[in-house]
Amino acid sequence: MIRTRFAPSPTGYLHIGGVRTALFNWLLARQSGGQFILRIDDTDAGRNVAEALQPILDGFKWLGMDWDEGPEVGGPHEPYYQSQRSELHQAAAAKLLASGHAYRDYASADDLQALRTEAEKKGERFFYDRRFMAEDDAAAAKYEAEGRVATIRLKMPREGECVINDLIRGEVRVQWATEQDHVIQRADGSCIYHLASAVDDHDLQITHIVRAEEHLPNTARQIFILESLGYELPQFAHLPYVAEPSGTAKLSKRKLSKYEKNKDFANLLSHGRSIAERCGFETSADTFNPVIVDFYREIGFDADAILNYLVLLGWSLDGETEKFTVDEMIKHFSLDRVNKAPASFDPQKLLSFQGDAFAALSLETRVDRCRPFAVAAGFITEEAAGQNFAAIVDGAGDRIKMAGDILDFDYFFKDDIAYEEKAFQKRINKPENARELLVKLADFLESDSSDFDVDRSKALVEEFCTNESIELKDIIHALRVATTGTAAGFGMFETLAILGKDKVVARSRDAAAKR
RNA sequence: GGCCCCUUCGUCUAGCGGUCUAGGACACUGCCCUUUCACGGCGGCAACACGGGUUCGAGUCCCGUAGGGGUCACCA
Repeated sequence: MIRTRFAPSPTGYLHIGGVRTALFNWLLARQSGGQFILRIDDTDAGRNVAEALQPILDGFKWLGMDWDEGPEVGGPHEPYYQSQRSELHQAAAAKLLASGHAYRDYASADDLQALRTEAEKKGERFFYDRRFMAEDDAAAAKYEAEGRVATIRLKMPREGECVINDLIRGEVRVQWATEQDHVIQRADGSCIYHLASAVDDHDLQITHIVRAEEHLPNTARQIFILESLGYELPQFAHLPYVAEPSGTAKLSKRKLSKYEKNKDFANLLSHGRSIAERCGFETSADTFNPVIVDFYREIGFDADAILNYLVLLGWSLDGETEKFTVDEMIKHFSLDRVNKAPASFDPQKLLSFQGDAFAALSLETRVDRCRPFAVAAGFITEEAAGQNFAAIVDGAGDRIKMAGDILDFDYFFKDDIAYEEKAFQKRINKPENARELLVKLADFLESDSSDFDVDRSKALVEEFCTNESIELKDIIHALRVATTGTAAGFGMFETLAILGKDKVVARSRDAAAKR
């Protein structure tokens, strides 16, 4: 039985790269009927763990990645908060100490700092020389009499090599002698991540540790811990990290200002911001940006589109197939087709996937997705969203790439429309007879008493053109600007029918009167 | 700097010694469709980092070089 885990620390947000790592873990578990565990690595976290965890859990729920054990659902290996497992970690540290794989060390922070400075001065790299190691109780007592407090350090082998069998990278060899005697237990008795993580992974019976490659350099150390404790080794798979847009460095939440210089990233962000602002959502938070998964949820992305895009960041089925449902991902995913090189995050491709995913949804679903945005923007009320609203979503078709794009069609909902300056100049001001035609058309439409639907509005405008000896294009552009305020939109007659004759007539006259 | 990892179009990738004058997708772009925009259709531009081997034959295997990146805490 495959058991995988994702172990976030409660930071208050879900990073897009983290989602990719979690996705691969989740896929691996789901495809084999295995289990996916969420463990919270809050060893060093501050007080508001619950608060900082919630956005992460919400993110998982939204994305549809369910966990078999962890927060909220519990499980047979409780607790799933690392901070609550400290007894286990301390017992492991004691065991390592007893077996001689670790030692008590009495170097103070100042001592260490001095040693580092010294090494630096000589142009050497710092390598702890066990100077304050207590070989036995007598030595320990002596140090303690001086008021020193012990940390516990790993006693790493000084010869030989560690061979990591990585499912993605193959054999990775590391000389033991290059490994430091890492601290595993602090002077205050609490344990360090490497120890805690290794112990917890074993205790939770994790079979496959799938994580980002920044953990690769730590792996030898963890293998040493696991082996010294007599534990069986899990399988390791180190994923390439997700790189920044048009770059090769690791994608980081801290380098936003740099990414904003990337045109595509900046466009996505400002597009999202404009949707959120019109809905009255908070956009100043530093979590409102395309590196954080919340951003996408807030502006109406599809969870499946994000998953589809992310699964292709470092993995492929065959180089041809790109669109996967979640079930297909589960069926086809495999670690041996994961790439070794980092994949850079491409906002444009994500957007393209999202557009396709949204277009594939039924009209009913698209209406349901768009409605909350129109409500939040004050365009409609929950109750009033009837036929007309569905017709707008339908008419807009694939012009809506994400649910929040419904806000682009604000002219259907507002009483006063704003004219785009350029469009107004070109289609109403510049043509000599545009105003005259608009007024005439308004009169003509008004004189007709039949139902004003798509077909009827088309027939009427065409008849008008015949009467005036003009072509459709001679009036339609002016009519569009007059009725919508913009030069671009969907089918003119669908637009007119949704607006209704009264508004079309009134807006035509308004536009003609405006200077 | 030490250790480790990586290297095919701008980007995501296919390629597991001959079928590669290197395929697909996004982006860009030309034409067509068209009441605008979007969609769609048909084209186009564009890559094996470099140098040595091995081999009849190398994008594919080996070794170097260069470049990029990760990591080096009593953080996770």
